[in-house]
Amino acid sequence: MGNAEPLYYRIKEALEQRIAKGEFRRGEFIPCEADLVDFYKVSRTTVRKAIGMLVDEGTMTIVRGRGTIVAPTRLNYRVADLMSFTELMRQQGLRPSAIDVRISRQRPDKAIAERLGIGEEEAVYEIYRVRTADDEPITINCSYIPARYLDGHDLRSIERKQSLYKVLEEDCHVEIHSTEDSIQAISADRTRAEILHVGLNDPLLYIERLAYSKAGEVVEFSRIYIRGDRYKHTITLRKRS
Amino acid sequence: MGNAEPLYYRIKEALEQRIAKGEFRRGEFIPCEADLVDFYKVSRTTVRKAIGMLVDEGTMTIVRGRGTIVAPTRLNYRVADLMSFTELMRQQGLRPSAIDVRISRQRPDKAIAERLGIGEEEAVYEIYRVRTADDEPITINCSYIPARYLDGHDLRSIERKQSLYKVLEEDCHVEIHSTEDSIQAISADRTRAEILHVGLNDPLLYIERLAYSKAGEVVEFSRIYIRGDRYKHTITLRKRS
DNA sequence: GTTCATTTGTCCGTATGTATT
DNA sequence: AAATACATACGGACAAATGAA
Repeated sequence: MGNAEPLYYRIKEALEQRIAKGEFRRGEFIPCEADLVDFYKVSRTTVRKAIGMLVDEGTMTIVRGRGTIVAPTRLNYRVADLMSFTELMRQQGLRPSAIDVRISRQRPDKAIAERLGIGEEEAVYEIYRVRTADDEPITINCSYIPARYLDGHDLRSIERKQSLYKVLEEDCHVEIHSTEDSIQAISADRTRAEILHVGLNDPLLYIERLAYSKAGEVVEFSRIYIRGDRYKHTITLRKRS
Repeated sequence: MGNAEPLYYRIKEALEQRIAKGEFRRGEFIPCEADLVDFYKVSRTTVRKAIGMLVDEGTMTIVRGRGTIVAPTRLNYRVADLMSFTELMRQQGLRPSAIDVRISRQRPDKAIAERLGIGEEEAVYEIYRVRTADDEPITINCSYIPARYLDGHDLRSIERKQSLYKVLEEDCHVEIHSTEDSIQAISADRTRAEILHVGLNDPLLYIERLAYSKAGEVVEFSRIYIRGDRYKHTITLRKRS
């Protein structure tokens, strides 16, 4: 009977709640696996899967031979993973929006076709947006998406919904699974300085992003210019084990 | 006895080899789990663990109900995870080094004590380095590490070994498990412009980094200034599942 | 220095559920 | 509707690390 959430996931959430309620405190050991098995009446496999997720997310740390402890330091709140501009801004208490949205269907130039892994004859959509937070321009965003993902869908929802990834997922059934960002610092040229309300040659973050579907195909290539003075890009990296 | 590597890890490497040899091609399905169980004479648990690692690393993609495919696009080569400056430069075929290394033991100021999660009375080491690639200055790096991690160890090895994380791991037995980077674009002031051989007000990447031990304690806080024209910071993010 | 109890790591086999074709 | 393939879950066994007796 259809409890949608798997058991291990419910156990994981239960453990998170016990941390939130102060029953498990940072830096202290939680009950050993055997005790959790007894407590929740589940198998050790399930307990270990739940704990494994919490470890992956940086909430807990396992010390072999001793036990499992709640990580003493909370990582800077889950900016680790893929998060849209919209989500990021909201998390910081800002009101995200977009102005000057322009969408066109066109042939890609060679550089863009190559990044997307398609031929130059296959059409792409160019989605240009200036994005704002509390009505102040923050980023210039120019995305290229192979037309086959968007053809036949209502593109005006991009303006309404703001989050491109949300439109892709909900309307087009294409889920972005991972992204690859290449980050540089550059100087604002005249055009971009004007758009972003900064001075000529002021520093900008320049990001080239590739977004991949679950199946590993390149869904989006985008060039993003971000005001240096108003934005911090926070990223958590874990050592490969 | 004593094969140090666990079975699932050997299976994982075996699968990687079969990709490298062209037996499994990008975008194509690999044998189903049952067949791999037969082939390698191991349990399904073990096969799934091996595949799970490859999925986490972006090498493979699971499509439920259909099978497991080798990701069609190779992610930009494993810059996903935590990698030291030394490793990063070597990977790009450059010769990393460090000049002007200065190490001192001191009391932290309030900002630094707070980041490290220690009291202002607890001593820290300040490790200042200008790092080069092919003899060209690339970054200014100023790290703060609570003294208790380094006291009693030979700090000159930092100059020799170049990689601070390697010294921490091999000499001090402190392993860096994850880092949290906050990235901004800023303008070079006079001092930093001179050190990095760039013009005044040229764009720099500015990174504030916190490095955590396996136990979740802050081991290092560092401020890093990077030449914008010579460096791309590449990062892969995965969606939380 | 050794032994011992505790705790996590690895591995197996099996059964059943769910998504896709 | 049936076959295939991955997802979840159980329970048991032994290995390896740790800290304390």
